[in-house]
Amino acid sequence: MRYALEEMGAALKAARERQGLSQRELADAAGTDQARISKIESGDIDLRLSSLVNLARTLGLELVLADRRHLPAVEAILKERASDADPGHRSRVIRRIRENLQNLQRAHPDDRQLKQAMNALAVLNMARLTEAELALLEEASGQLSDAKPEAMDQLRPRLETLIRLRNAKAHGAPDTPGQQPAYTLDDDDE
Amino acid sequence: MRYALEEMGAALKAARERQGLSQRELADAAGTDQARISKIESGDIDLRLSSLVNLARTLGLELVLADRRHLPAVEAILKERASDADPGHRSRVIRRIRENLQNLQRAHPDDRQLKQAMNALAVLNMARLTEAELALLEEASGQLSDAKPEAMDQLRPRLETLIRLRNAKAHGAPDTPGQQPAYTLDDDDE
DNA sequence: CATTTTGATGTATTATTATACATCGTTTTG
DNA sequence: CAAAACGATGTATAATAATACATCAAAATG
Repeated sequence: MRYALEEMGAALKAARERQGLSQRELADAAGTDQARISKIESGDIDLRLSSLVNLARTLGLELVLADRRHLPAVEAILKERASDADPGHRSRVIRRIRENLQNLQRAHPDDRQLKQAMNALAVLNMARLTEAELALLEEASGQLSDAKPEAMDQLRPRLETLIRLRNAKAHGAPDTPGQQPAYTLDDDDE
Repeated sequence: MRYALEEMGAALKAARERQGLSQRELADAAGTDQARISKIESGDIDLRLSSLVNLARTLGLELVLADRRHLPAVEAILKERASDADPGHRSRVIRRIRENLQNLQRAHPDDRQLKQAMNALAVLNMARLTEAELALLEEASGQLSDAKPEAMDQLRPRLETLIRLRNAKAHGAPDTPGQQPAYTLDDDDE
């Protein structure tokens, strides 16, 4: 089990150094002594959960229990620190597009392509979107947002984008069947 | 520090129950005994990091140290995906159904409901499915699998299941009888 | 160069987990 | 209803973290 201890120790050490703290400073803040921090960081000590949580929190960290299947996603977020993968973001983009489309529909209630685009949007709303796909949607949204209902013909390429994306996702790739997390933390121990 | 222990215990308990394991089974798998699992789950024990990691891993979980600033994003992902079915499993189920439907289509190339069901499947293939929804699909699959193309009428309820599930997911509400769906895929895709 | 800071290592005592069993009351199941 | 499974609780002993100090070599600082 030594491996896990060393990993955790290294992570704590990295966090401490990122904040420019010395072992002594951290020890004082966490209510322990420098010797202990040193041993923990090198994996010499198999500390207790309460100690770990306490130490992590003084470093502004939290312990999260994540399903191994979702680990790549979690790590992606932590690395990128930008919330491009933020699900809330996607919702907002889609909601904004929907409002634009509804607006257009009031001026063109019988436009067939507009109806198609609405359908496409409903489907995309429940799909898994990659960042690239979301970016595509955002671009479309930007050009729809300041659209005048009279300029409908200039907007058609945007509507086509929505429909094409929907079709691509629905029929195209069968959704990455063997998408297993390549993550293997363990060259197992003991 | 009691709070952190209870939280962790509750999380471990939830994970164990999600997998349908008893305390004894988990104990055996993790190399300890049932009494200990009970104490850990209730937060009675301030276990050591190595024990925690070992236990978590036998449950398919990993311990992640996350910056508190990114915690909301991380938790959003984990929560959003908590109910997701295993992607590999899902794509197997869907593939099997697709094969069944294609088989039926050879005997009934012009059946409209069959076409609708194919469309529904395509949409479901890119949707996030919960375990419960996947179970529904599996049941449908079972009844389709040994279907004779001649007994088409007996299969219609299964096709309806697919279509209803697609509609339910597309606009959140279970479809009410006689109501016109907000959109229909079949009229706009080539 | 002398001083301070930093991180690693060691020691002794105390508190608590780890381990292995033993019950025991409550569901679940046959 | 009877048996089995389940989860909670308790009790020993051995192992080890928690705590508090004490050095000490190397790097950083003046």
